[in-house]
Amino acid sequence: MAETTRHPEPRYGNRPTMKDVAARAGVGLKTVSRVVNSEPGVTPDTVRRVQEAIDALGFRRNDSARVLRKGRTASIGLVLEDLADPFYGPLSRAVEEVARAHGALLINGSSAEDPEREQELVLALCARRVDGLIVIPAGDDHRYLEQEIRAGIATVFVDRPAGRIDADMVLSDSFGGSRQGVAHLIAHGHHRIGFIGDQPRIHTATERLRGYHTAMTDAGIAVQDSWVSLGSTEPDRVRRAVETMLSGPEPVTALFAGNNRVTVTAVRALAGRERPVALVGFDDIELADLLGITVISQDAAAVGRTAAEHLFRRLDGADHAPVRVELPTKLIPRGSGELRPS
Amino acid sequence: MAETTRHPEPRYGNRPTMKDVAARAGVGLKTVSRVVNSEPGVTPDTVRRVQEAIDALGFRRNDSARVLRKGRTASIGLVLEDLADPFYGPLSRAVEEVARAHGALLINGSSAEDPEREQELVLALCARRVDGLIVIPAGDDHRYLEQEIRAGIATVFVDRPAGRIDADMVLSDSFGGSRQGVAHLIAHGHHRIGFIGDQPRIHTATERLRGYHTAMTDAGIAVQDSWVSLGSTEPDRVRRAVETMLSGPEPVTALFAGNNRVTVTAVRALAGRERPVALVGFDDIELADLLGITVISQDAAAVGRTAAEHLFRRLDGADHAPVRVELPTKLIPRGSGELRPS
DNA sequence: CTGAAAGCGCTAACAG
DNA sequence: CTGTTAGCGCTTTCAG
Repeated sequence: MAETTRHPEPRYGNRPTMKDVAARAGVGLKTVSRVVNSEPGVTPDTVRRVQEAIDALGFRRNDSARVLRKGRTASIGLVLEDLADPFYGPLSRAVEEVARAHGALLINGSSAEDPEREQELVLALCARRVDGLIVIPAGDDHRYLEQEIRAGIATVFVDRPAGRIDADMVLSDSFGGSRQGVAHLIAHGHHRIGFIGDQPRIHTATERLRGYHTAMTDAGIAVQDSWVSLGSTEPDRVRRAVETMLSGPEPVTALFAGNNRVTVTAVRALAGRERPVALVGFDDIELADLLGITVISQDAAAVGRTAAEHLFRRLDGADHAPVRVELPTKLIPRGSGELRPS
Repeated sequence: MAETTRHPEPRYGNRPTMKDVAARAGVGLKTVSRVVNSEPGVTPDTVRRVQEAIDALGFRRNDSARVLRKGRTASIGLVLEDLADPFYGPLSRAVEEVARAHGALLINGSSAEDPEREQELVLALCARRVDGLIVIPAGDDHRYLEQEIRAGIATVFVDRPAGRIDADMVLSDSFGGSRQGVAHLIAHGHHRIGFIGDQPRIHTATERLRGYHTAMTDAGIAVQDSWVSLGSTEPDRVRRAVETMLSGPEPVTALFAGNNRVTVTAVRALAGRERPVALVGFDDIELADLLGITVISQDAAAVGRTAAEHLFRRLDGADHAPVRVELPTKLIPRGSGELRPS
């Protein structure tokens, strides 16, 4: 009578396990584990025999099982807006390098600026028990993370503050940078200065707008509503905003662009004009030097590195109160911000 | 006598498990599992009770355990050169979107163009049992992956072919694109055309060089050694190459830049010159339109998407022979490539 | 120096 | 509809 063989799905395509290696090498399971993990206390000869079995079988340790047992995944998660954005690529890379130095892998996810997607991603990462999390928030309420953080997932917020919870943050000085950029335009003789920024629910957008208002007020300039436009960074929207501000009886003579995407579109929109319009953009852009675009630059790599270093300090046991780090920005004059009003 | 309580490391910061939820809800473990996974066959009332316990305890399923049991991680790995490079950001994002559509997470890793680091990363991903792998090779020998692929990790190579193993590949038409670009320069009257490319061990670099040679030969032009320079894409190196080619009694009148980084440096190096030098670059670049740079463009997002779709087709069971997909490139004339020799 | 036993948290398989 | 049992592949513990 044939025994009813239950034949469960072959796991991982029938990979050899430590048990298989042990059988082949004629040693105990734990000895294989020792060899695989380079633990001391194994005879060189035994090591060799085990190693041979490993090579012959093509064994590779299953980290899923290891993780289950050890409780650490040696991985961290990074949730950002869009990896295709030239600001986030370098940031992510910088995080990766720090993670690598700590023996951890990085799992990236793009929220596409959608709060629900942010949450979905973050919770998926929590379910995988990443050791830590770096989040560039899309939403403004992160209470859903409270339990996770309490349960031990270290979290650092980057670029924008966390919403309604107390946590570590690494930000750029959006307010100060914007204020400086606008003051720079004012110093070059401009009064009617337009501000085109990202959607008002994004913290950096409102901070940069605040910097604009402050600079204008400091100079005694009353801001007109038509000089300010917040909204999507879609080229069409930005282009229309530029055109609106440059038309009418009293057009602006200078523009402040609230982020890299706005700057790019603004440059394109201004390119065809006969009368030059001054421009300062927030965030540096590749080739901006050749185009002579004056910018407020923030160091994306430094932001990422700083955040990751904080995260690993937490993972290494630092348990001080949440910190808020603010990184400075830098004005880089290249011509477009030094044009005088025509 | 107090019982010796073994107190192992609190795992995951003492998170509740399904067992805890079951106890609290007064149901069996499996019922909790059913609720968590939205499996059918549970009374609405029971679902509610379990759900309450889940919320009260802040339970979140531990995917590590799930993975161990199910044998699928619902994650794929992507090993590329450098996430900070504007070519790879969009590529990675495109892969992520496809992965997301299939319910999988993406783990990124940068090889920094170092074959050892590539291998280290790939094997780390294999140890985590990613379901599939997309690799932009840094090295030229991927036999180390044979066992892994046989063991069931679907793998697609991108941008450059796999070395010494037979596997799926998605490439851009480097040869054809380069040939077209150089022919374009020839058609505009150039004969002395320089080629500056990446290191010769990189497949795309030699393919693009081959396109250059073919275009030159087709036009009956004998290429001089001094017109060709392969090597690091470091700005200093590229700048020196540009300057060498433009000096001497018979300077080149046009340059073909082998990739985006070379193009950027070439543009900078040419910017100060009084005599214009024609330029065509491989890869499109942000703002190249405004600078009037003629390029051979490849669609990074399409490359990533195509590769990811192939990968998931494999994961869904497709087991045809390895395929080699070649995506076309496109010449985008913007001025720099249409300059005539001075 | 080596190995047997227990168990990480979950899901598959089977009974009730 | 619900619960019990076994076990995924590894590390931990403890006994040789």
